[in-house]
Amino acid sequence: MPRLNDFLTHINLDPLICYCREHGDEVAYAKGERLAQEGEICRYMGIVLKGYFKYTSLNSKGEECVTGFSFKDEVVTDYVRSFLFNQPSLTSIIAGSDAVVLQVRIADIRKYLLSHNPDFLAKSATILLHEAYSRYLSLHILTPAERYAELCHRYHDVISDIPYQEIASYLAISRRQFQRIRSN
Amino acid sequence: MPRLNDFLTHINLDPLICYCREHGDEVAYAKGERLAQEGEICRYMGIVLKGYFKYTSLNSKGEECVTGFSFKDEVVTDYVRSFLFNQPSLTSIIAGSDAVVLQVRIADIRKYLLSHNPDFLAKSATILLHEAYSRYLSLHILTPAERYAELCHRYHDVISDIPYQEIASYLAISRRQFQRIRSN
DNA sequence: TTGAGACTGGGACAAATGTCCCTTATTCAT
DNA sequence: ATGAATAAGGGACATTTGTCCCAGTCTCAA
Repeated sequence: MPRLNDFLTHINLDPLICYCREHGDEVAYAKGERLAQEGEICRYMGIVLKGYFKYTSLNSKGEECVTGFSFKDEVVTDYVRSFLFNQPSLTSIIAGSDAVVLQVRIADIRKYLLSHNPDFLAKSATILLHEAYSRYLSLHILTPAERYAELCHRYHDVISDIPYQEIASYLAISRRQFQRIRSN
Repeated sequence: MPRLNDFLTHINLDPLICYCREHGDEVAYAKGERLAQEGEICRYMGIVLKGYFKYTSLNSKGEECVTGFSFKDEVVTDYVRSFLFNQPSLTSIIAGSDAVVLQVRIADIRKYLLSHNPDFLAKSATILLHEAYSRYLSLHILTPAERYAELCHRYHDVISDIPYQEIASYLAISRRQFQRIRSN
């Protein structure tokens, strides 16, 4: 009978990365171009080769709030809604800089995974659940300053490439307030 | 374009519920008693038969912030960290009122599921990921007033049983500010 | 070189929010 | 009945945060 540790150790995102390496096309995105549009199903998944992407969602004032990033060597796509559920994306995915992505069509990679690695979709969700849950908690119980420290720690090597205004939006505070936090 | 409320999915956790119905013990919790303690692995899972539970996590001031609830007929446990990953809980689970739970040991139900329904853990994670992701987004892009409206809409039948101060904590605002929002 | 556009720091003020109170109502055990 | 504990409403004030600016820097294309 499988033990829990076995269940965990078999989960990682390598199958996505391998598939993209083998079948992906290098696609260039100019800063500001979109890989996904909020309200539409995202059709592509990729590995970031250069630059970075930001995930944004509209709030009730019509502003695009930054809710996440994908940096070099990370997967970029609307994983939850488009990839797993084949439903319209809740976020836009926008190139934060000129960027290059090794990308494949979601329809193709899904077909491939369903026939070669049918457990993958559900298992990948387990990892991402852990991640999403942590992010929800940190948004709930940490102050913006604490979350900024966390972000710097996690992404110390790329954080300097992101404009402060995008980090402020990610922290859910104004640019002005973020400036005050940094000057302490 | 889809609205956020559409993504508050109903979670189909039937296998858990069936197992608890068949093997569970009715356990009474006095208001304030804990089903899980932050920092320790939660050992029980149950169905709420009476009353409700609140999920809390400590912030850096040492205050217990409410991050979620389980109401009648819902599953109550530390699902992500303790049940799926067998790791210490990030939240305490506290009876918000005198409560009764039909509960089983996590070790038992997991053993049962792994042998009778091995896909269940990963599949349930897919659904919960959808939920956790929506919660993260709503915390990011909705105002406290909007999230209160969402909460009322989703839990209109039980919302009146929760003290306002707990709802305020769930919305991540002060009791005073919540009172101001309500008086509009 | 020059001007447009993007990004930043920070002043001044307004608005939102938190803190500290006090009062009232309710429940519950003694 | 009575006092303690719990929860709620809301006034007064301090603090935090947002908004609206403007000026300075940098990049880049004409």
